[in-house]
Amino acid sequence: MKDAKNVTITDSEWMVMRAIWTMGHATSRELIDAMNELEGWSASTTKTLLRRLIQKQAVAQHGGSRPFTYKPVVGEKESMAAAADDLFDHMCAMRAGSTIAGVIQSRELSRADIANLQAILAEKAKTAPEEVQCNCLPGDQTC
Amino acid sequence: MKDAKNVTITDSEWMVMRAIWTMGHATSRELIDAMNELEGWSASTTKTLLRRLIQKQAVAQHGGSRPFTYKPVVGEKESMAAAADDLFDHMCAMRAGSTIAGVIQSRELSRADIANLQAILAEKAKTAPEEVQCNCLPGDQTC
DNA sequence: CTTATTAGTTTACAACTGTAGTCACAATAA
DNA sequence: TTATTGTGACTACAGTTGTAAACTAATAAG
Repeated sequence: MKDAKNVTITDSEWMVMRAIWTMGHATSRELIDAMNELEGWSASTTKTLLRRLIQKQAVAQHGGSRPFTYKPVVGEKESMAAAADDLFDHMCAMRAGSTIAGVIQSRELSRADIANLQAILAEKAKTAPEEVQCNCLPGDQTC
Repeated sequence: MKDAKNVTITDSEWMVMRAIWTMGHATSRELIDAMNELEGWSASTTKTLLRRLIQKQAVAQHGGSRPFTYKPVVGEKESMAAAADDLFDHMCAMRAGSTIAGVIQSRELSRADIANLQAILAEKAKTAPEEVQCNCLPGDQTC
């Protein structure tokens, strides 16, 4: 999974990011407790993940003195968009439509979300091509 | 990334699956050539990936004699749906809507795809909740 | 000040991934 | 029947990921 800066964020790291994003900012203690409750991780595990996230510059350490505060460097929305794009990049372009359909069906969406999607689709319909080409192999073919 | 049988398919393996799905069935030679052209991989690499996919039962070996034929065991559509669901499971439920919106905007969709999505959304609108709850941390909060 | 506690840093280590070389055996050509 | 070659099996190996123990430095408590 890629984040907003196109760095790979692993699954476990993603869990930590979620917590940090939701809390806005947190001390390591808060994160350790949250991760322990959410995933049952030991303190060390959360510390390691936090260190790796700092290395990847997905999280930054703030405050000069000891109980440091950790804040996200990459945004949640952008990171999710990047991860989703990364996923769809690995799929056949022809299948994107039905995959999105599946996602929409299996997720809960608010009225506002739905209205928003409808607006986007209406706009997109104006310039939509009749067919989308398969891009799995070199040369044209239908997958 | 998870496949239709909820087995983890790695990025490289996914490339091979795409080729197999598109070809429908293929000999190792055909796959080796395709992968070499697509990704520049050596024959060994493709063989290894193929072996791992067989182990994971995502691909099966057919035909009793030597140039075997390889066929997908898991379907493309289902695997893509599983991978997409897997991704969205790692994200805050509140953000699914805007993430889907981003995907729709960045992908090419055919007229038929769009019509299909519109139909699904219209149906879903009937029972949509006003708000979707954040599910990032234990206890309610807004992320 | 000394001690206890908490927070941060180093080290560990097995499993999984990406990438590929080598070996062995079956099919084919000579 | 033997030599050749295409294909499948086994081995390799460094880097990444998940998970965590141990060690060290900074505070807080007494």
